[in-house]
Amino acid sequence: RITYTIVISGLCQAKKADDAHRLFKKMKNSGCSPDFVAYNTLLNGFCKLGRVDEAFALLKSFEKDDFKLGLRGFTSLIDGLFRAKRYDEANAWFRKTFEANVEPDVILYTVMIRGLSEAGKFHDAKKLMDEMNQSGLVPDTYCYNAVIKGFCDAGLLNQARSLQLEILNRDSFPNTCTYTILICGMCRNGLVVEAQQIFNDMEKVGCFPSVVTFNALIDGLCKAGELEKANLLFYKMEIGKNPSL
RNA sequence: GUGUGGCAUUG
Repeated sequence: RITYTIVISGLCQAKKADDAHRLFKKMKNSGCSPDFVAYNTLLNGFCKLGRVDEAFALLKSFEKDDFKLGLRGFTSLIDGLFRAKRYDEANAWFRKTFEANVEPDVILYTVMIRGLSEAGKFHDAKKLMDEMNQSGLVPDTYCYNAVIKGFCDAGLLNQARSLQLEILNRDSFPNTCTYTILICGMCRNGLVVEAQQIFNDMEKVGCFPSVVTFNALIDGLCKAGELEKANLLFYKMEIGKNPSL
């Protein structure tokens, strides 16, 4: 049974939810009854593609087999609803989480914060962050990144930066994504110089730019008309790929 | 003792 679940999980990660579903059926037909891990895995496979209606249909059938939605399942569904831009339903399901006596954790809060920020409901996102802190949960880097991105998208760059510094006080570390988010935010708000500075700073802290980071800054430089600098960066990127040089 | 949930760029 575990072997089935592992393969189902792999198919889901490869975004092959339909194949995963087929294998799931095969698993049942072969006399293996899925457990809650298998159920969660398949639900998440559909949710992360934004195919929430299919996920709900599955959930209904699972519940006939006595499956009870737990924290991870709620998280998947809510994440899926946000991906499908069904914001009201996402909020409703967040409330349902409490009604089911399931305590949200940092991951669920992060999903909510990211979703609300993307919907432009930045104030609601901030409220949730406070709520999370009050309930004693300690935000991790993923969570900070979601909030920082929210600040950036709202054009509140100073607050984004001060939050970046706050991470360190909390015994977490900004990672490559954190810096990419900031670089992108600076560029989009016309602060390309700042973006370059952040780019230079990150290496000093032992955080190395990824392809995504390079792309973000190169794109920003191009859009700001700094083509020479963009070219130089492109060149650096190529060198980085060939340590033998 | 193994399997399930959340981050970044352009397109």
